[in-house]
Amino acid sequence: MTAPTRTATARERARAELTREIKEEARRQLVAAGADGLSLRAVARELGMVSSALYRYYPSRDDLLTALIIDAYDAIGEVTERAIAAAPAGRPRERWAAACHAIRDWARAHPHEYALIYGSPVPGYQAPQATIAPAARVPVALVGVLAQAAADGALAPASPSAPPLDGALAAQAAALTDLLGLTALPPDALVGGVIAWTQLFGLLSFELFGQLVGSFEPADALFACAVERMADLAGLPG
Amino acid sequence: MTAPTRTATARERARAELTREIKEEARRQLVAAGADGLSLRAVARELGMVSSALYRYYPSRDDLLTALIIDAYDAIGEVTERAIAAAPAGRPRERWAAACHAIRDWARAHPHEYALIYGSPVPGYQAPQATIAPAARVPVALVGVLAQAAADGALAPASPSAPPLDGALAAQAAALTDLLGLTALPPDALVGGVIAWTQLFGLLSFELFGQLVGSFEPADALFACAVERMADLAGLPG
DNA sequence: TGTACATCAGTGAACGCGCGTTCACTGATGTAC
DNA sequence: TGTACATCAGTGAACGCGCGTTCACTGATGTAC
Repeated sequence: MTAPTRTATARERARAELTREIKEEARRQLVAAGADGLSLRAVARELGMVSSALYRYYPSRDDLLTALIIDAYDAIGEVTERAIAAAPAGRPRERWAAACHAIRDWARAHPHEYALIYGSPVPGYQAPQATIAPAARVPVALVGVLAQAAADGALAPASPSAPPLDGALAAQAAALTDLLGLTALPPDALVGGVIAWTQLFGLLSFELFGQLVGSFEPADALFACAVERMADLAGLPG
Repeated sequence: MTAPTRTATARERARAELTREIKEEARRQLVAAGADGLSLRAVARELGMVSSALYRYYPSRDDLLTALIIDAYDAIGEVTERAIAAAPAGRPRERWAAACHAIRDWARAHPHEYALIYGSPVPGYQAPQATIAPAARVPVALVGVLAQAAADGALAPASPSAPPLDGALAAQAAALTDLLGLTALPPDALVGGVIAWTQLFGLLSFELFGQLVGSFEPADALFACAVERMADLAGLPG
């Protein structure tokens, strides 16, 4: 910060690398014991350091946990954004489906990181402000697909038989479209997208947390079917 | 078991009561520390016993956890069944909505028990067979509403524009309707119900685990709206 | 280029804590004659 | 009804373990003159 143009010293490079390695080892340990079981001493042991040395890199266990949480949100957010960008712009339904499948693929490949961010909150851990923006990437990307479709005139209008939005809900939706600058997106379409978003993660959590064992496992077919129904629900034309 | 008609001795009554009290105290401690933090020693302390005494009642910590899990599944299952039974039989959509709202009410009143059963799995804990039946009560009750509607001819037929079910999915659905004896329920209606079930808990988990903070919190209006959309999705006529 | 000093990474010992589970035991409750 | 014995609940000490965090320290890396 004090001299941003200067090339990094050996010490600075070593510090950056170890900071990353600690995080990676911690991520590996999530698999074995979950967020609650993440132990600074175990991380240090695995890295061949003494546990107190970690305090040069992370001021406390919670800060390390926060770094993992932010990374996980960023990873799933990036995967989502990429999937959307890779699908044809003029076909919002395909973009939607691509995003959903990319999210599922990431979640199945990283179930413990998924549980870290979408599972039960870690008791005693208070998520700091810094997690909010990364956490928003997925839903923002998803409703972005709807907003683009709306701007292109490719979004199905609200069913005339559907009742108008409840007042409180309309206000929340309007506040959110304002905040995100999605002026083209009607409030009821946003609500449809948000409900589809909760649907997506509900199914994913059930799959990963074992609620479908013995009924719809493997869940590939159920997921594919749900993605289509979600697209309908969100107003994306077939 | 050996003499079921005989009236319980004082020792037996004391045992039954303490077994219950231990469970209740453990339930109370879930609030403070979550499933991972549940400590036999803390439970014993609170009950004025020595920790080794608990082993007369539960063979291990995991068994106590299992008892809590079963109780939680049974509680939310019973609440669901009651809500359905209390709503008019001829109005499946009302029954559905009543069940959803009862589930939400229970979850909001017992967030830690909710997290215990629908949150991330406790690392190292393997749910025994005995949890399966209680876990099934909610989904069975929900699809029961659909099955009754189907038997009454009150279920919307599958949209003609909707593609037929994928083969694997149809097989899973048929196996499940067989298993549950719901012969009147078409496979695609079951799938719709299951997807609605995942939707319901997805929204609930997001609400309880803090994903809606800053956007759709309080979530009452969003939830009510989602319940209606789920009923549509499940084929229940308005 | 060489030296004196400041910065920082990593060490090792310690503090104070909590945990699940086992085991030999005491003393009360229940049972069979 | 009374006694002898078996069952069982609860005790207290112990085993062996792990944890997050602090602190005074050594020795290496970097900086300024």
